[in-house]
Amino acid sequence: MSLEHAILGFLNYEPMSGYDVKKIVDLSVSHFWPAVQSQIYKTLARMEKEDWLTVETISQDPRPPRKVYHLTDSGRQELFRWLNEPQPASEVRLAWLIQIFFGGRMKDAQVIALLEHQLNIQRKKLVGFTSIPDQTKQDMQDDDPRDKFFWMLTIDYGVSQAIAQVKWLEIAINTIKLGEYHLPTIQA
Amino acid sequence: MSLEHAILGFLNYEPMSGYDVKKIVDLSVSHFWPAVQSQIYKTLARMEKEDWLTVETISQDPRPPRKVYHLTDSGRQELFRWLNEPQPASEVRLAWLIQIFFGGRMKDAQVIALLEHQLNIQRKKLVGFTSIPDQTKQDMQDDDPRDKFFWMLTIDYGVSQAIAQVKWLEIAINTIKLGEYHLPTIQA
DNA sequence: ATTGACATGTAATACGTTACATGATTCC
DNA sequence: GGAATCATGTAACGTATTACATGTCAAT
Repeated sequence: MSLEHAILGFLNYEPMSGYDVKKIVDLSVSHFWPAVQSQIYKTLARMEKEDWLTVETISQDPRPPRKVYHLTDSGRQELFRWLNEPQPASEVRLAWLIQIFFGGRMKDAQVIALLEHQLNIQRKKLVGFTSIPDQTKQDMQDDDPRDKFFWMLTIDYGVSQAIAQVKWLEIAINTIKLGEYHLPTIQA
Repeated sequence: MSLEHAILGFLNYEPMSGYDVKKIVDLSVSHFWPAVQSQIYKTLARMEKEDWLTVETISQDPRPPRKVYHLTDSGRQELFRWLNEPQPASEVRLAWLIQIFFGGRMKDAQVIALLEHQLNIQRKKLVGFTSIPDQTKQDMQDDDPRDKFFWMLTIDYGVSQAIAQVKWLEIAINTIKLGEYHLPTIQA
């Protein structure tokens, strides 16, 4: 149910259309909570029924009318209720790690190819992360510095996880290449 | 669709019932691909229809009969086809990080409470990881050492991600406590 | 001339969770 | 006496994805 709450958070900044929500989600939280367009529109409709939002329809022929959503008191209350509620550990689903798990039934070269593919992905992700703040500086100059701090904190989280993953992948690849089928002592 | 492929992988070790699959999933891959019982039974039924599996029903009154699933040639082919197919980056969904993202609208103490909650979770997870290999040594003494190596590799992955997360959380908490609303230079 | 931004949505499908349902046996 | 293990499944619900559907305007 967290897309709902992310949307509440954004509408707490300012009223927006579904189109606007999609843009800000992509720019900010998509690296830890992606959402496709159809999902956002459906969720907004549901949230309106729950009376967390009201709609202001602005016609602008010949385009489809902008439906600008506003947070209601009840919506704002729900947002802060949720922000106070500690969340359980997030579940992850790592298909590529299932492949590695069954690496014993593959040739070394094949497992290494899979690991190197993930290594590329993570390295590209790191490049992507460092380019977000530049974009942001232009779009968000007039934003609350406290809001911006927490935004940057979430990016830093992504960076640190990606770095840890790159290191693990490099060690895994080298261990397999050396034919050392035991792991170095587990540590940071 | 990766639960299917995990199941193919386990049945490639040896034929098993749904009950057995649930046990081995919980013991081995659940930290990066959790699955509830009902999902496993449903998936096995679907896989049988796709002719990836055949069932051998062993009655054992008065208990429900054991339905032992065997991999077919087509199922084994699908397993190895999939193992050769590099996977895209795994999507993650981190509800707690959405909360942190909107930390600008909370009091420092509240954000810190949320971060400390995640810190506890990660520390407990680390303890859990180090206890898996002990269990395993008893259950899996007669297993292929190569299979075991890749199993341990996936545990090591979980450990390294958890350690990185603990470090990030500690830094985040301290940064906020100090009232320093800028981040230390991003690095490992 | 084509791409991208603007702006809305529906339909079909897949995947997953929670709760419900049954019932014997063994261990503490 | 109560919990855990063994062993199967169904039903209702929630969430998310992919593909489809429509159409203008501005910029390169």
